[in-house]
This record gives sequence, structure tokens and C-alpha cells, in this order.
Amino acid sequence: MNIDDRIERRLGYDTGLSVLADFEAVSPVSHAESPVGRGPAIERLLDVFAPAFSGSLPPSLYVYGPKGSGKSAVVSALFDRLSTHSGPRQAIQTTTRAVEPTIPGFVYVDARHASTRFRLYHAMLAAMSDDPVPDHGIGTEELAESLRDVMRTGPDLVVAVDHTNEVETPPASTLIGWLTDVGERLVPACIGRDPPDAIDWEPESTVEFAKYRRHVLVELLTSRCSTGLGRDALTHDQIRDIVEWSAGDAHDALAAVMGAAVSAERAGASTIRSADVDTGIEGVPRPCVALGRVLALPESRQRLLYELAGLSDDERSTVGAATEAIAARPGVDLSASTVRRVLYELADAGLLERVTVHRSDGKGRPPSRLVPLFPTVVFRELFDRQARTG
DNA sequence: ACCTGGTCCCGGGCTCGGTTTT
DNA sequence: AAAACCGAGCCCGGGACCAGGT
Repeated sequence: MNIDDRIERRLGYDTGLSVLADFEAVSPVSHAESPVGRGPAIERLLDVFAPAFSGSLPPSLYVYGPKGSGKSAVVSALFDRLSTHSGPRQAIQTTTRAVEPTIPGFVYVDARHASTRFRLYHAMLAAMSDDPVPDHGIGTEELAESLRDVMRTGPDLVVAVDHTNEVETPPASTLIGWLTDVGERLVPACIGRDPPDAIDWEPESTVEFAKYRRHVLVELLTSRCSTGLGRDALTHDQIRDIVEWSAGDAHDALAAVMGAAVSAERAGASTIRSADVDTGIEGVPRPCVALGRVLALPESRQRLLYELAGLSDDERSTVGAATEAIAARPGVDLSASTVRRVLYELADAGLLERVTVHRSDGKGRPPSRLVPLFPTVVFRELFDRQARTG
């Protein structure tokens, strides 16, 4: 939030009226322009990229660390800033002659939205060119060829691919293969949770992210809440409690904050009460699937999870019952058999947990019920808001 | 043996740029 | 210029088959 936004908020009609003033600021899926408390990590990344500033190619890089440790926040913010510096630079006087180093282009793509060859190339082109890239009626090879063109004429490229090696994203080696296929003056920087020895690619350098330390996470939440929530909506002690519970995971902490804010707002309260904090914390399963994963799913899948999260306990008691209930919802236009299949797929992907229920009338294999492994209240809130704004 | 839940796979068809024909 | 057609990726639907219980 910049100064204008802050002033506008003070002038605005919603001042003091709502607990959740700016949901983007406390959303676990949006990142701040300048990440809090990650200076050393930024320095380490800049160390790796140092050769790029004098005109040579930096080494390939693998960034790893646990969920909610700021990998995406830092790398996306850093690449966003670096990309504004790319292109030919002013001549630099050296002792012997003038050289004109060229800063490479820095492109950040999220594998969650670029899980196929086609979509990876599409995302890269979209990030680099001003005019829109068609997303239908064009072949993968055509996209690859335009990328090769860009690489031939433009500067070198450093491509960060976030969220590699997840269930619905390709492993690093696959992504590297796709990248090296479009140009050799291209340096990959993959980001993932697995340690380097657990992945099928050998990067030339690595940077590790550790869990947030308590005081850093307190600082981060305080900063986010000061812009996202109404004045003094959440006390310092409440923030400390949430941080303590979150065990250094910024995603979970923010999800709890947002859950608490939603709870308070629904109750018509002007600040977040301790019961709201409890509700917010209880709404976050541990371990918790990142909301970014859920929100990266195709619209039809998200709709399905949205409806599932809104079902009564009775309707959710078995996969079969949930299928019937979801397929009957007006917003769902999938057939029952597809709903059923997709529910199983989502469970297989780790977004839902299948808990077998033991029925007394047991003929045949006992059914299971589906338990969401992501914060459902916050997800529904984000889904609603995303639907409202398009 | 029988029954219901769960897994896996792939053909068809949808959407929508691009291309050819009218 | 308009219309008809083509073909790209990928989503949907459903059926064959396997698993695990009485």
C-alpha cells in the first residue's frame, strides 16, 4: 500500500467501519512489494546474480526452503525490481577500454500456472512482451520459435520458475529441459521446497530459506496488519499468539489472521476478539496446503472445492453424498461422474484427505469422507472476492 | 460370491486463434 | 470483407477394471 492508498483510506467511507480494510494486504497469496525481514536472503540472491551485472551469465540457481518462508515473496519481488534494470546499460569505463555490459532480462513464472510446455512458453512470452499472447489456436512449437527469436535478438535471460516439484507442477528437470530448448543464453532459477539432494537436477548454486524467526514474523504481520486491517483491530499480543502458533510459517499465520478478521467482521465486531483469533487458528489445518495451490487450479476445480467447503456435515459424510450435493448446485455444470472423479483426483493431489467411515449397514467397501486440507473459510472469501472482481 | 468404493485411462468435443475459401 | 474451415491444447465424461469390505 503506497502513501496515496493510505491517505485515501483515511478519507474513505470505510475508515474504521470494517475490520478487514484491505484484504490483499493480509491475504496469504499476495506478496508485498518490499518483503519484510528478508534482507540477508536478498543479498545472497544478489551475490549469485552478481555476474549478470558485469555482462556475463550468472550460474543456474535453486532456491529452497519450507512453505511460508518467503521464497516466492522474495524472488518475485526481486525479479520484479531487477526486470526494470534489464537491457543495455550505460558504458562503463574500465582501465583499458569502455565496455557495454548488458543486464539480462529477469522473468518470473509460476509453474502452478505454467505446468505444461505450452503454458510455460506462454507465460514467458506474456511476461516479456507488451502485446497479448494468444492462448488458443497456436501450437507449442510456434511459441517456442517466437521465444528463440526473442533470445536471438534480445539480452540474456534469467528465468525463475516458482513452485517446482509440487503434485500438479513438473519436476525441475522437466522444466529445465523445456527452458534449455529455447535458448542457451538462458539461466534457470528454480524454486521449490525439496532440498537440493532430493531433486533430479543439479544446479550450479543454491540459496536456502529457513523458517521465519519469531520476531521477524511478528514484524511482518504487524506491517501487513497495519495496512490490511482497521486501526488497532489486532493487538500486539494477539499477533504474538498467532506467530507462536504458526511455528514460523508466514502463510499459515496470515491465513489465521484473515480467518480471524472474517470471523470478527461477520459478527459485526469492530476489532478482532480473542474468540475470533481462536476461530482463525482453528480454520487452518496443520499441516496446511498453501492457498496458492488451490487458487491456481482451473476455475471448475475451485468451484467444486468452494461448494464442498460449503456443504453440511451430513452432505459431506461420504464421497458419494458430496458428489450428489455438489453436482446439484446451480453454479456447478459438471456431470456427477466428473465431480466424483475430480474429487478423487483432488484427494490424490493432497488437497483433500480421505477419512474412511465405518458404517454399520456395511455392504461392500466402506466409503470415505473428504476433509479439506486448506483453510476453507479464507479460501471461500478469496474465491468470492476473485469472482466479484473478475 | 457379492457389493460398493476407488483408480485409471482415453476418445470426443469444446474453445478460440489462424488460415483458406467464398 | 465475411464466412467457413482447421487445428492447437486441454477439459469432460464415462466405462473398464481393481480394491476392500461382509
